[in-house]
Amino acid sequence: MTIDKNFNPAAIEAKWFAHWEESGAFRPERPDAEPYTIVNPPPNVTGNLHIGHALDNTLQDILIRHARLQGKDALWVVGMDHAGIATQMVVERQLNERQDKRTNYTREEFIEKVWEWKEESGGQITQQLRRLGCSMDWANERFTMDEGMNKAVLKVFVDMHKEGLIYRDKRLVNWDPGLKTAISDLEVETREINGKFWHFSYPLEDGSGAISVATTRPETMLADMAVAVHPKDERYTDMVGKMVRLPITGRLVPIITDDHADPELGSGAVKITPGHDFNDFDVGKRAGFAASEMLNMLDGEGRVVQTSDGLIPDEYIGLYRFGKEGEATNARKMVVEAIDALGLLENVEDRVIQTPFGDRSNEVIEPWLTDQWYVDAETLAKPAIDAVRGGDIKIVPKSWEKTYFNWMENIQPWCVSRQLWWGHRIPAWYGPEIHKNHIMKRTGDDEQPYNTEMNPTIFVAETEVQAIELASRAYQKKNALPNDSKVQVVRNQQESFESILPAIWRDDDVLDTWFSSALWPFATLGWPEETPPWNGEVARSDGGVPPVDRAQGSLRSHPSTTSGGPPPRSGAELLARHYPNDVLISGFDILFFWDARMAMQGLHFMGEVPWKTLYLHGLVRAADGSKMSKSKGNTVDPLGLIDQYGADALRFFMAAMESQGRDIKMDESRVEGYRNFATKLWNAARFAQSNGIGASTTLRAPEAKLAVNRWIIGETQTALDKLNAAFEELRFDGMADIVYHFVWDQYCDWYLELIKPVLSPLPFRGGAGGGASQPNSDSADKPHPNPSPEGEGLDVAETREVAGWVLDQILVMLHPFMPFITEELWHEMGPRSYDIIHAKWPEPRADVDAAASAEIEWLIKLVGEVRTAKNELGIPPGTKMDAFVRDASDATKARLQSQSAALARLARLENVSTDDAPDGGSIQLVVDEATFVLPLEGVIDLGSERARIEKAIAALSKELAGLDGRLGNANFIERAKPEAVEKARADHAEKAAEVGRLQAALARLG
RNA sequence: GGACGUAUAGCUCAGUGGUAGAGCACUGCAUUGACAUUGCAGGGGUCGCAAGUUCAAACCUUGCUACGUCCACCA
Repeated sequence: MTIDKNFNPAAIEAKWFAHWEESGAFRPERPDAEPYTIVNPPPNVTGNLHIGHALDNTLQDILIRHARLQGKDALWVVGMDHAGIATQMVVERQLNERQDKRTNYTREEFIEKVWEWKEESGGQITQQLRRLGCSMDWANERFTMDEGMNKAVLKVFVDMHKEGLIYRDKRLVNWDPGLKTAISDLEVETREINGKFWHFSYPLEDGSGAISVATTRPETMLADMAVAVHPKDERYTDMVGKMVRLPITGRLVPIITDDHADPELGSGAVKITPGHDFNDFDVGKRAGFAASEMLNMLDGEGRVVQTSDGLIPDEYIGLYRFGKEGEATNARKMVVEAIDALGLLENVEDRVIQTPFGDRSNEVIEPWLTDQWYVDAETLAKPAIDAVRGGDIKIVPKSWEKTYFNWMENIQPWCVSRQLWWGHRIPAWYGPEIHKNHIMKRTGDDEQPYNTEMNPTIFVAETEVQAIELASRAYQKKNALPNDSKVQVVRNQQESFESILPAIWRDDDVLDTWFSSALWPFATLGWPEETPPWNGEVARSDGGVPPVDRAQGSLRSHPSTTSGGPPPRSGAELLARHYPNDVLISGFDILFFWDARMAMQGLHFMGEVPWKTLYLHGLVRAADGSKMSKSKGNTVDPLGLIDQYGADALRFFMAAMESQGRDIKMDESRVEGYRNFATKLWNAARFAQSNGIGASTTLRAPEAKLAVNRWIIGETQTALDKLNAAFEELRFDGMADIVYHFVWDQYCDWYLELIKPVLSPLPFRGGAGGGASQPNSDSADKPHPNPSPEGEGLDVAETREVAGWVLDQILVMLHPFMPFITEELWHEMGPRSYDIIHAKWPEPRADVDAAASAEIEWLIKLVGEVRTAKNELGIPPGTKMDAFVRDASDATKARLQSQSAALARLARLENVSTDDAPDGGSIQLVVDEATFVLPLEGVIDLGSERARIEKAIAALSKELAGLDGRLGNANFIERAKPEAVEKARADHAEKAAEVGRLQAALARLG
């Protein structure tokens, strides 16, 4: 097999992903290996892959593939989120397009439509994640509304209700009039808008004057229940306790004192509308109003409704709060006009107002008094705070800890009920509160059905049958019903009306989507059941990892991969092995929404943290630094980038740019650069292949004799050590940087160049130089036969072995970042009995050979000096020159001997002689102790060479001056670390000597 | 009002006490044996400002400025 001349990412991506997935490669069974687990943040079923997913999932795949290569039992849980509001909106929008609407259907019918939509067009993102190369456990894909998740959700709700951690309460919620549901604090986004500040004059009832109040929400005055002033505000001392006659409604309300009133603001008096303002609600409670007494003047869509005291004039009923498109008038406008007409409008100021918006609907949030379900987050937060404080959860980067603590320590009750149809329906049933005589009476007559609004009794249970049992027991106990009365399943009031037992009916609301995703780290692993997976299928029945050849003690011998075959995957075992998860990768934007809630629920139900490390990454921003958004039209489609540059390039970009604690600015030229990097690797492999280099057979570094081979083995070990350290610290940018430079600079630019003279000692074109003659080959792709004499045969064999071994290490090290090209080249380089996805992470166990390193570094320096000098003197790079060396040590002489072929090839130094250089113009190069003299034979201007050397002397002198300054400072000598002083002295001596040699060279030039 | 982050080459970013690096861009040179999605060489930065600590500061401390983000009930 020959590697194609051109690297075509698209072809290999499709091929390898299909192969991996079909062969079950993403979930090798390694029951004896150390588990490693990541759960993927379930993307919305409505979602498409955006650039943020590309970052998030690339980072996870790097860790998972790395763990897999390390032989761990790596599990990456994947699934989708039902995304309550978003999904319901999508399906409703589709209905609207057909002049249809949700309310034309029953709840069951509508939900059926959502499921249909989900099956047909939902979850496109799962295909898109595959294009990115994500090695998730696709065979066990989950859904936050699948059967298993539903069981988990029900148990959690019921248990927490029993413990008092979930309760129902009537209070102000953030109500979204667009979506007509309550939402949580986190889903509210405060924005600044240009508004007004209206100053009203409220007349006192006794006619003794008026009190001035100011508001940004004039329409809410229809439900005002008080006017508050600060207790210490002496301006109003006399008025406190008096009554105000409100304009328009004529309602009589008291002037009260409350610390909330700010004497500095407006007149210092503030109108109090407990039913439509969070502050006023608290003031109202302090003033003694019960929640049930607080006046409500709006319906769920933000239209005026009559308050319970019936004081709002009819013409206001039905108007929107502050107008909707197409509305001629609205409550705000009418209220202001009416007050103005009464002469009670004092003035109107322009003012920037902090206004709450629903993050999905973009509607202004209305604080609204309703019954909702709440989670006692404060109680749950405590263990989650301790877990981070005590180090059971490590947050990376650490700077986010403070934000986490700040939020958790001030956490508010979490409103989890949503007035939607799509979601986990709340497992609560209601029954009317009734008494014995009431029942007796009802059993006989045919009165109206129960008033369900009246004090319902709540029964929380996992199933309706259980709820009925609870209800039955409760009523029997409370009402002393005869013990022989039968428990009947009653589904509606009419039915119960005919029975002795009361009807119960289920709560209409569903749970916040985040309620179920908070259980993701353990509910996806089988909790609360201990049986096989929910979907009833045995995980990946089509077989596991192909058998691997363990015979050779080589890369193939993967300790943790045994035979293929269907893996046992019991819930209990899964949970025990994979909980806690190892790391969670998440954007900081969902730290509160998701991460914190997983921490709380995991600790509560599992008694252990959900993950040991929480890694938070930033946002991917547009090239100009702005946030990407569909509405701005500045999004970058990751699939487009994959089409253009390949998935490997995009992934490498994400890794390279992921620096802890920082956002990523999109920079397409860097994606292109990493595509070029992939091409470079591709061509290096082609070169290797065409020179008879193939797959290695050993995990350990091969034995080598040649300095260049000993050097690259040491470099491989060094690069690997650095890479391992970067993985340890989750430094993705560091990982990418290390691999990139090792491959390109060390392996390609130097090593492959340096072994060319060994592998094919060709004569220079048209040159008279030695070397075995090699007939011009017509194909670069053919392996060159080794034409060398006997002794060189061993060198060639060794070099091929080392070059192939290093290339294999590169492919494995690079695989987590660039899975596709590495898998392709892995197989192209030779027959393999297993895929690179299951290879073993490098363990060269090689020592760095100091002597070999020194020799190659010397060689690199000398070659560099020659090239630079030629460049600066305008000598064509291909010009062959002879060299005469002065003051060379024996070691240098030996190196000149052993590296003569490399010097000839890379520096075009034909002969290096230790004889005295002939008189005349020459290039003078100082490398370490030796000076190399390259006669120019009048080719160039002596003045140029003189100038070049003077420039070098000047640069060195500047450094010397700095060192002189330090060494001349007594404080430095006395107080600096001895190593620093020693190093300064050594540097000084070395540079001084080099200046001396350059000056001598200059002198020789005459 | 709190909290956090960022400020380093033209651009995008690394660099956590010993006189600054990468990628892209730029300049010059190179074109039959891996690669122009290339090679070789080069130019380019008083590390936001100020003060302090230190023998020594891009790096530690404090203050300031600019930009960004999150949290918070200012009607």
